[in-house]
Amino acid sequence: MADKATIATVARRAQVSRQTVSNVLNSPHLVRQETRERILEAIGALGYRANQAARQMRTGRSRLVAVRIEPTRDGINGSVLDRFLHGLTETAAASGYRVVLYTAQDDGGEIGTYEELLAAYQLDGFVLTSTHHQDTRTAWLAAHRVPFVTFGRPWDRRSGGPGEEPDSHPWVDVDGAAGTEAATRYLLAMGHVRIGFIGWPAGSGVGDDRRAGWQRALAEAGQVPHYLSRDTADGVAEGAAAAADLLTLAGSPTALVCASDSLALGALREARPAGVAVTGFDDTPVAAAVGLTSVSQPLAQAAAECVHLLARRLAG
Amino acid sequence: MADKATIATVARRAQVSRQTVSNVLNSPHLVRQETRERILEAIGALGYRANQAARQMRTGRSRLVAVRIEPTRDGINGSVLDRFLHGLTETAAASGYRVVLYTAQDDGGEIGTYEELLAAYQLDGFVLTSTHHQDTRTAWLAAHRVPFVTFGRPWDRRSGGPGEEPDSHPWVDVDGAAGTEAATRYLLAMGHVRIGFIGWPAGSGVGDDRRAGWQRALAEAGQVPHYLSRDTADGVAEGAAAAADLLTLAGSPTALVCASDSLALGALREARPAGVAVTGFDDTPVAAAVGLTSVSQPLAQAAAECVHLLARRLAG
DNA sequence: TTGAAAGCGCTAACAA
DNA sequence: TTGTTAGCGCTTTCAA
Repeated sequence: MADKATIATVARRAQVSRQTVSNVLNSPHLVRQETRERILEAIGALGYRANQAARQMRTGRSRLVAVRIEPTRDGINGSVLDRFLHGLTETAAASGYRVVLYTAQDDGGEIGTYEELLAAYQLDGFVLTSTHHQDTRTAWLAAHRVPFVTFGRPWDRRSGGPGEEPDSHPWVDVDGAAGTEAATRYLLAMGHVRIGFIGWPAGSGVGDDRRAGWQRALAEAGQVPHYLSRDTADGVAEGAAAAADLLTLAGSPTALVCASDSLALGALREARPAGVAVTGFDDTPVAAAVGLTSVSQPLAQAAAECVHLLARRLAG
Repeated sequence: MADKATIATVARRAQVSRQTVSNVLNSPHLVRQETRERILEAIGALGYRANQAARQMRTGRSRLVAVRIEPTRDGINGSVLDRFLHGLTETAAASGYRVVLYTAQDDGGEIGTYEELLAAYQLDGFVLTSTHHQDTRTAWLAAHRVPFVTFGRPWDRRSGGPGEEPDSHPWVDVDGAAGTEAATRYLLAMGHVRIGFIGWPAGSGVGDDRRAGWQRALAEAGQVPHYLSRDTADGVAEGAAAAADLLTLAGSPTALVCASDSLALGALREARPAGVAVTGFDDTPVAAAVGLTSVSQPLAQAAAECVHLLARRLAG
């Protein structure tokens, strides 16, 4: 198999013009069946594959999408991104796209990378993770009409003034509130009466969402136990401290719902000896390893949905 | 800033030919300083960035390297790949390369992906992880003269017959034997006398390597305790079973060196109540979370070295 | 339904 | 030291 089959090679072998070969590839319905078959035979025999760079020069499309790989912070939640990336890569390939990685320190740096990636590589689109309030990335991408999807809902959606584009975009998210609500209900069903919550300070979209689920489940059970809730930064030590604090209360909780596996893992250290139940969030390997009950996110599915939304946007 | 600055736009503004602009970008020493400065000014003012696809058509180089993202198996070791990928992406960007992801089920499927990636995207090179004995991927890449580096040494190097290319290539690896040897020495220094090992069946390069370190340290201490070694598949449950088995021995070990954090985590379940020390391998977040002593790999450094080797190969 | 011409943006080879 | 010519492989436009 000669390594260098071009569209001209194929055309010569199939006794047609280069254009007809191109049509078989891009608009098969324009080509008479007999001709098409002859060309497809030639393509197969020569092991021909369209050169993406040449195609890109004409079409301006690279069939490349980019996603940021974050530094693993405490590492426990790192595997979440890992699983997401894997799903993304697999689904993208099935849709004819390839995934390019980039890193960035902050939103500003990330926007600089967009400029570079768009100008030099003509990236077709972006998948954004870790969306947050006042996310300048989405505004920039929208303003520059760059196709993108976020994994994470838009936390502060603006309606858009008159004649102004609303700052909206396709997104995929996991219902965190539903997760913590289910976890809380489960604990209630197990007979727990005082159920505490350890989460992040108000203002982080994801954290607020997860707290809301716990509140909802307890409100339905006729409780509003604000005094059983603690805010803290994410981390194992922080989770332990918050749990220790809650366990010293007079009416101390018999179960704890946590906003992350990191927090839960810390909480578990304090809670397990006291016979207090703990649930985490993300169902990370760490949780599985220590036998922690945790809310699982359908990451592969979320990734697939991201690709589908982006692909639709790119096709339309 | 007009979005569509090309080399011609820059040339016009700086009153030179397109070729001279190209020279400033690729061979600055050929251009008189005064001219160069004028051109650089124009580039800055116009926000010009070379179009990679056009460049690629002439040079045949994409400035893209590919790496496989593996499905997180039991997930514990998943974060290892994650950290490696992050390092790779960061160093590659610094060297002017971008990282493209792909997935594959097995060596055969991976080779198919090479063909696709090379033909369509003209990938410049590959970074291979998880090398093993009888690795068909390296042979294929070498035969097709595709630049690549492996993270993991070549486990069965052939010398190459007369007139035959030796199957050698640049590689980066972490000295696993040194890691387990250090762990074993540490345990000896702590006063442990009977130190067991839980690893993988002979034949996996990485596993054999790690066992060798344990043996080496004990041999120096005048012991050859083969009866304290166990082979098993990787996994938490497997580690627990192997540990339980070792602990029933007459002269049962007072410490266990494990080939992975998964094994160590399982072993810990059995060993901790018995007061037996355990060390793992990879220093994963799981290990840190449960307070497991573990051998840490300098992954970011290994990734950087992979990029440097590959970049050198691509430049040469 | 098929073919011919033109050109995307860049750089290698050569000429001035 | 700078400029000119040509062409990488493909698809869009238009003609046959």
